[in-house]
Amino acid sequence: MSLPSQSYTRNLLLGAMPEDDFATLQPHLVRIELNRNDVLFECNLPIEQTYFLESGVASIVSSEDGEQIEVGILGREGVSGIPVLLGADRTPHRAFMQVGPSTALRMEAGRLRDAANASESLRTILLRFVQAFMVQTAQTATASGNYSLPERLARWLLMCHDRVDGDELELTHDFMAMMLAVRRSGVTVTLHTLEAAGAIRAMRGRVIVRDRKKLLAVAGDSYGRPEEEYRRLIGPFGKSI
Amino acid sequence: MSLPSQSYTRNLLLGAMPEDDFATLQPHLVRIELNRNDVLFECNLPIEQTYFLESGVASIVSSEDGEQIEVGILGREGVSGIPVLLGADRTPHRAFMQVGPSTALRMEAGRLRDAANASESLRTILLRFVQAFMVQTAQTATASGNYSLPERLARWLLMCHDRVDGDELELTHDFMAMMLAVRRSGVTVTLHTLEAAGAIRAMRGRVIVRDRKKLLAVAGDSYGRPEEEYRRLIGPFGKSI
DNA sequence: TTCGCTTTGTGCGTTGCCGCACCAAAGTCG
DNA sequence: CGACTTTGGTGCGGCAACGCACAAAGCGAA
Repeated sequence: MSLPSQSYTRNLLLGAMPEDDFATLQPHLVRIELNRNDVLFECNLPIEQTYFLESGVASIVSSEDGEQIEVGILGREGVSGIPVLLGADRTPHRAFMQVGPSTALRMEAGRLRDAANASESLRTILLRFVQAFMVQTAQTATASGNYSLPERLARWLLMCHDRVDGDELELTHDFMAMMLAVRRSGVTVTLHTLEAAGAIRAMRGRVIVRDRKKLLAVAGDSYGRPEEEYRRLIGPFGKSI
Repeated sequence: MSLPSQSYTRNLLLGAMPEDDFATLQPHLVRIELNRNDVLFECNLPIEQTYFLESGVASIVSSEDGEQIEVGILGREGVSGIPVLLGADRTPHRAFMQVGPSTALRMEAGRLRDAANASESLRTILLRFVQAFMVQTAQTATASGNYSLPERLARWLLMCHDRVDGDELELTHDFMAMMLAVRRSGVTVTLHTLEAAGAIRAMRGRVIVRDRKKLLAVAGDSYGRPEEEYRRLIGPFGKSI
């Protein structure tokens, strides 16, 4: 695999940091391929590696006696392994890839932590990402309490849409149900209404976003705040239309 | 007001940090009194001050068109103004005191940020607190999705109980309902069942914890993970029995 | 004491989602 | 090509919480 250069990486965080900082990280970055269900870090085990995603979407989940519920979603706007940046070597959550083949720049957790400690500017941008991610998690908390299935599903689809190229999301109803902690058949029914509204096209194992504006209308205020925070703190993100 | 010394402050974070770091902060700390509904920071406005609580409990809420829903709770185990530590000067949340008179050590946000940047050891402990708080927020997200009222209310009472002296919580049903984003009368009924079980004693504007073990039993796995994380990363916290 | 405000107690019809179960369709593999 | 697995479609009874409404009780002020 080629050595990644700042202008060529599609990771937004790497792209947004000062040249010097990227130069520090660059020798330690290895471009790798990730597949569906690949684990980025495991619940309560030492986080050895961090991943700057260049494509694809990861889910950070909290596992509740067998079941796992999503507390955050991560794509090329950030880096996995936030606990490492916060001085913890592990966390009671796990992270795994939710879609098929994608690429990422991998870096040893210890090296990233050291680099962040050594450079204030690097630290700043990484911690700003942490802030944006915290807002996302907080929004997930309020969404589960205040909005019902249609809003939450629309929100979730929008968050995935923001993080992929094109409009196709490879997702099964079952998976969405697990992430939202609802019943699978509830997802099926709600997807139908979204499809009837012309917002999406649902096919076996696949959801195609046809009208993002309509999805936004359904999601209402459940969507948008974390995305706004990211743009304010770091830079452009997500799909415009 | 007297100048606070490390051995005298009841803030756990200040107590847990290296002497040198406390010495750096100490000249900038002012001991103040906080009253119910005092605002620690306002939604989307610059965070000027940070507060190391010594008693009392604050709620960090996300306001959703008039309504506000709790995304986190803070007591003497931490410091308010996490976004400042993460390089943001504001955040789409607000924080206010949920109980009556309590004391805190106040510090200008900029000074705390500078001190954290200057000392790696100080930064480490502060960011570890951020990690623990993130886990709490994540837990709030999963709790709203996976547990019903009795569990969530028990969890919430336990979290307050951890942060006050004694067993009395000054809380109205209305307030709890708002924090949990449920109906007020739902809280009333659920408190009755907790009272019938002997877990609490409910009075006008007041809840007294009578049997913490029973509360723990009701809360089940919805309670405990963030508290465990705090103990692992920083030190003792909460009530033992 | 009386008034007025806050807080709590209680009931009732409605709703959103659950739990479960079963079948159909679409892919997979021998 | 046929058997199996995965995924999606649909229905039904049940329950937790909702929205709403109103009365009762606590408490301070006049």
